[in-house]
Amino acid sequence: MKELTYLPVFAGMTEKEIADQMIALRGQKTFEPKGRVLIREGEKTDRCGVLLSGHLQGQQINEDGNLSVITTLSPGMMFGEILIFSDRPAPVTLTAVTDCRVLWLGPVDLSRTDPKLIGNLLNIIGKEYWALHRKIRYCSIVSLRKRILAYLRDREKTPGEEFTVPFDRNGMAAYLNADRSALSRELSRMKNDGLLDYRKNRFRLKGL
Amino acid sequence: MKELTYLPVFAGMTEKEIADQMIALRGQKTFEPKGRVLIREGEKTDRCGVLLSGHLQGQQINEDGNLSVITTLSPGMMFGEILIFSDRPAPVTLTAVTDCRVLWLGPVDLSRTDPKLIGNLLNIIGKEYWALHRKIRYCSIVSLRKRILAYLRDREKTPGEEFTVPFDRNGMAAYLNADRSALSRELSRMKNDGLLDYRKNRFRLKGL
DNA sequence: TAAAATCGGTTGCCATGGCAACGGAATTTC
DNA sequence: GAAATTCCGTTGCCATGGCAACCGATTTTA
Repeated sequence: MKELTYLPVFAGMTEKEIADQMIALRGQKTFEPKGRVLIREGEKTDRCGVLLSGHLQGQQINEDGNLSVITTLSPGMMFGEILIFSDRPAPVTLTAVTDCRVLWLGPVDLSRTDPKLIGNLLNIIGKEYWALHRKIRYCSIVSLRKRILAYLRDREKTPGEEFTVPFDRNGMAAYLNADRSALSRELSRMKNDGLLDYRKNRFRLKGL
Repeated sequence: MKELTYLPVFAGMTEKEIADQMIALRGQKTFEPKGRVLIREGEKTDRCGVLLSGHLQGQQINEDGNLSVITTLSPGMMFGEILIFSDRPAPVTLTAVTDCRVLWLGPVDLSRTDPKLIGNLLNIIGKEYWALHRKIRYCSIVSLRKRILAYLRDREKTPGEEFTVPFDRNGMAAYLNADRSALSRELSRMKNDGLLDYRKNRFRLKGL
């Protein structure tokens, strides 16, 4: 129960308040093995979830059959929290890329929900909204090199320091809407041009 | 005041309830001339708005200097409703493409806001979220022709019938992340191949 | 520990589509 | 109603990057 205190959904709430909401929202922890699909694109759901441990990925498959990775979720993050308030089906398929533990919440009755929790939800929704816009911004950059740079610059916490990306090459390519080999090629060119260094998913941007 | 009754934000609310909320949320109608920027990318705001008449467009400019159109807003639609609950700055610049009338709302105090209105807001947010995902799906289609088709198919209400797109060519190209001339070229090719017919922003998809 | 599968880099080929430039039609402005 | 501006189609050029195919390294499975 203690671990819930640190979740963004419950931010600013006392243990008692959390416990109450856990009952009101029918909180339920589950184990989800690697590869399991938590939400399938096109399906409706009245529950949302909080990722307690492990990693999830939100994916779309377009008519080309191409996979596009929309988001990666790490512990503490939520999913489905927007869906449950609208009658729309899920826009992405959510898959466990590792074994996960998940806290499910819902259905939600707004008038019986703590305003603090609603505020937290709205905050989280705002974050996710931002993440989508960021992805769209990357999409709209035609030059692959610039696209990669825009993405890496956003990931870089402090200039010049090493950082990681939450993807393997395949995932990174899918997220940036690029071909994996093209991404590899461009990355080595960039390394060659002295723009950056990397090994696996660790990167460091160099100089101006 | 009557016109407010039909706004999605106030759906399911009585005139009395609406009037109350107009006060609580400091509702205020303004006129915004064509070209005016209502929200600028990167700025924070504590107000959101409802478009009463006219047209708005949400745009991003990426480091290439390329313009990308994220959304078009038509009367009844909202903007900024996600921002006001998070501390994040606006991800897009919102511009009036025609003269507009706008109803501004906010700042919003959640605990003093009608749950019905909150429900409506969440519903609207869900819609917008979907619109973003749709745009992302288009982005992820590499072939321009398929991208155009995916978009047009989504716009088509009933198969075989004529429909419009809410853009001029420039806007459509920006929305689909394509070059205007490339879009024109591909459209005429498609017309030539018997896939569709169009004149200006009126389209009709043909055959299978 | 062997076999299988995944992962990442490399390379050649070449179609796609960005870019620039032009021109005519339509719309707006004064 | 003339001038200016916007809008849209067309075309040539050619760099970018998708695609396929291959290989070695690393990781997973049995």
